[in-house]
Amino acid sequence: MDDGAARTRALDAAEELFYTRGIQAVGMDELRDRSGLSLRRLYALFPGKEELVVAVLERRDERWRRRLADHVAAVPEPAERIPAVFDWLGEWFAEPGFRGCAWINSNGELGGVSAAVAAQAREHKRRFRADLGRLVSDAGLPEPLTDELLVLAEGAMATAGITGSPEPAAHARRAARTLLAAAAPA
Amino acid sequence: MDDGAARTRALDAAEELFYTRGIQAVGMDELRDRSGLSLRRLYALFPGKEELVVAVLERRDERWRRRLADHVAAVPEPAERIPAVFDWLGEWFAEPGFRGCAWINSNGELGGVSAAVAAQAREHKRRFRADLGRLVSDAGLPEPLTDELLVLAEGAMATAGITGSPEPAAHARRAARTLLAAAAPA
DNA sequence: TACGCTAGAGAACGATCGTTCTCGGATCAA
DNA sequence: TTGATCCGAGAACGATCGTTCTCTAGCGTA
Repeated sequence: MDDGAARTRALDAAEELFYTRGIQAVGMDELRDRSGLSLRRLYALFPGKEELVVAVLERRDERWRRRLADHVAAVPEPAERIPAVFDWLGEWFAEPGFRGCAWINSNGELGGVSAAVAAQAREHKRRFRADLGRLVSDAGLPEPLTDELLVLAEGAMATAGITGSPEPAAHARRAARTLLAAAAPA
Repeated sequence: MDDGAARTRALDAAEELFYTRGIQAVGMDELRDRSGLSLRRLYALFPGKEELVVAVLERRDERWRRRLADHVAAVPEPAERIPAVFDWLGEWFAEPGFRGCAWINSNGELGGVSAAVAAQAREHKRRFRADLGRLVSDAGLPEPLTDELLVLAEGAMATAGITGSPEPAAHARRAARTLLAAAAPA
């Protein structure tokens, strides 16, 4: 198996286990068993567990934002893409195994002791905010709306992550519609 | 020292260390050093670390919601108490050592492996939602507004916890004002 | 066939975890 | 004073952590 495939298997195993149970609750031995890679191989691919965590978050960021971008891109009307963000969140929340936002969780667990994890969380949220900003600007809406929508989306993720219910997405969506209507009255 | 005082010292030490660095990053030895209590005493007061964690969250819940309640109670006009919630959040975010919402963080770290911690997080958010609901109802506003405000507040906490900036409170407050205006137009 | 290199399996390392045990000094009643 | 009880100090326990090392089987090349 070449390094690319091995790396994918390592990241797949780590992402699922870290997300489900938390990072510190998963040992390198379990990562070895789940990935089918030897510890020697794992440490050849990643210098240490922290680098593996960062790589997992980095790859997840690309996938997560691409999934969102694909979903909203299917909506033709630019202004309707913003409620579509919250529809997508609701679908995600309802998936089996959903346990909140991986960056909120990772930052909560390790943000106080790992500068690399904290930086990864900040970077992901910065990118997500930029994605939202593009939607706002494409819809011809005022730029300050971006931060209000960001807070709604983050609140939906945080609340759904704790309650386990997908409803916060609908609440955030309803609030977003009100904000949109106030920003660009019909 | 009687059990009440010892318990307070244990909870004080645990709350500060857990909040600053995360729960699993703090060992019982460090809790002993910081609290000045012997391990024997700590284990006499709490059967295990998990019960100590739950007790910390429970006491923090009372203090946190009381601080919020005291702040908003000082605002005479009921409708103005809702923006005051976000003012208070902003003050909290700006405090030195702020590192996000303790329940979001704890749930992110241990929600997947500790049912007791996950339950404590759900309970805290349920109580916070009830507090918001009272403010909404006292202001004569429609009840569904409660969940929208909850999402805004949670989003402000999650975002501030990651970015380290107090600004999300202002963004949430601005959005809340728009929602209030839409719910009860002047 | 002999050799050098790679990498898997998994033992081993030192550190640290949560928890319990041992020891000895302090306290207090009789 | 004696004896019983309490409890702090901290060693010790078994488990597990992240990481490294040893051993060996398999491989391609001469």
